Amino acid sequence: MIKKELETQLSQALKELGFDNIDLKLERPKNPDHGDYASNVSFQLAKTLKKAPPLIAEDLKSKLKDNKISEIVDFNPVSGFLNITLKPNYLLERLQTIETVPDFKTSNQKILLEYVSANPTGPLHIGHGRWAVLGSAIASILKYSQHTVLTEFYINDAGSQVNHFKDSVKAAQEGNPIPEDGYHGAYILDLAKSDVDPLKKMISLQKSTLASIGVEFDTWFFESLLHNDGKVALIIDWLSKKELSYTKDDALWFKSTDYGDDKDRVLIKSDGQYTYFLVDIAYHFDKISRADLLVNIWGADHHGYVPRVRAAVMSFLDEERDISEAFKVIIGQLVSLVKEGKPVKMSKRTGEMISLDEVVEDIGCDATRFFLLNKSADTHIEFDLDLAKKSSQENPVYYIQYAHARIASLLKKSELKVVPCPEYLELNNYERDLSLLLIQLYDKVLESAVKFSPHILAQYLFDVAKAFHLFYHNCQILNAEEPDKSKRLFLLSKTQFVLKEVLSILGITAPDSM
RNA sequence: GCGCUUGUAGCUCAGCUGGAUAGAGCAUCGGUCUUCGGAACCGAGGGUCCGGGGUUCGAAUCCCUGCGGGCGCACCA
Repeated sequence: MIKKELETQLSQALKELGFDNIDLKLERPKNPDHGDYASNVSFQLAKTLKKAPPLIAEDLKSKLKDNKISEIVDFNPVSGFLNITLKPNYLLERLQTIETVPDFKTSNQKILLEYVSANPTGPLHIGHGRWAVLGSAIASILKYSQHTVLTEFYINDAGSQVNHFKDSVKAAQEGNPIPEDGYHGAYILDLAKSDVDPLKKMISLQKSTLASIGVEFDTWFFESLLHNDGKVALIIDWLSKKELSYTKDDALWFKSTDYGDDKDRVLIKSDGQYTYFLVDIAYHFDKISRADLLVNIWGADHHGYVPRVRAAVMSFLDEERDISEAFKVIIGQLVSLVKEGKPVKMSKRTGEMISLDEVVEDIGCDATRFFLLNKSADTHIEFDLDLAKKSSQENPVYYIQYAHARIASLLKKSELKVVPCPEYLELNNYERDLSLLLIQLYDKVLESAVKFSPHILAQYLFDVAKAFHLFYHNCQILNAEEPDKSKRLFLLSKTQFVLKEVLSILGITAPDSM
């Protein structure tokens, strides 16, 4: 990871100059004229040295001239910032080893990522698609950065919704009207025609929808298991032994206020029925026994539910364990649908919706994934199917894939089996810009892993593709003279590697031709 | 009413734990077209970063406050 390496080297160099205890953070300046990286040490030192930052920066530059770090970078102070420019030999050196994945591992913590977990009472829609794609990409990023991740889909196959669903199918089979509180979508009629168990059928349909968009889970966890294994009964027992529950108004309550919730929550209703929450506690109890960190991806419509589940998880933990290191909820903003310029209210109950299958069929897996991964989870997406279909050709994913295909074609034409490392160490602006982006690969992976944000990688892909197209447009490759030719073929192969690697992390294909 | 979240170009969105002149794509207008893949490249116009305070060397970013979206406030799941 290039940034960390530079930070280490620079702070070591500063230490040798007697500047200890500096919180050194490099950043990428917006203006490329300011260099590849910038440091604000001079501002930090200004107070103690009682000197103006620009003077400090100049001073540092001359003092660092003889330091080892000057073998790989040049310093260029501008208005107080100590700007850093990487030397071409260092850029090429880093590129040569880019295919070696660095050591990301910081702990042996086991992560259990739960996402989608849609009710098995109807087909998945585009909203589920967002969580599915997001979750699978996050899992992939975490795995790539050497975390131990288990992905899980929780199937609510035991609640009252499932009964309504079954009743609806049954009613349709018997030719009766579908109950008021049942499900009214057309898919109910399809299920009624089949003699397969509708619940099983629905689950397998969801599975295949997810597979069509490149989403798979390590485990499918059935809620009914918690009931049948007596795990719900166990949790009731456990809570009461820990004095975390009490009876009031004929109901059993959980003292969630002890752990920061607004109010206590009901576990068993006065009619003796379990609440969804109780079963969910049992589920999380089970999960925490299998992992160190639980990560859930939920839509913004469930955010109000977070404090009580967090309270439950907190009650499981030893005093000294920090809840934020054991339980995390990624809240994603909802996807709203627009059709013919008008908002569409989606409801599984009424059956009014656009299915994920429909979207994937129209737009394709790669384009759908990229569309959903391109944006940070906390932006509200407005999805216009007509527009998406129309503009799918202009989806940036094709721009990226095109770059990959172009490279594949060029490398094929070059008829070189192994592209050699160049000894020629000058880089023009196009080559340099591209190289600088490429060596940031693992910084970007790390950043997206830490923030659970695949969109950082999607954005990065676009930047790489853009730098490549620019490079391609301005530099002859196959027709170039040596040693430019070798150097550029080398750049080409490294670009291809980066594109392929990141596309694959995001679950998008990297075609050799298109 | 209370809570969470969001407000950046005409539209869709980036902008990292504060940094230097706020960026992309699309759309619009204009150019490159005997090219190693034109699904490409170049240029132009377009901004009160929702308003107002505060913190400081420095704020789109942090704090407070007002306004506007979205969502949530069950002995539903």
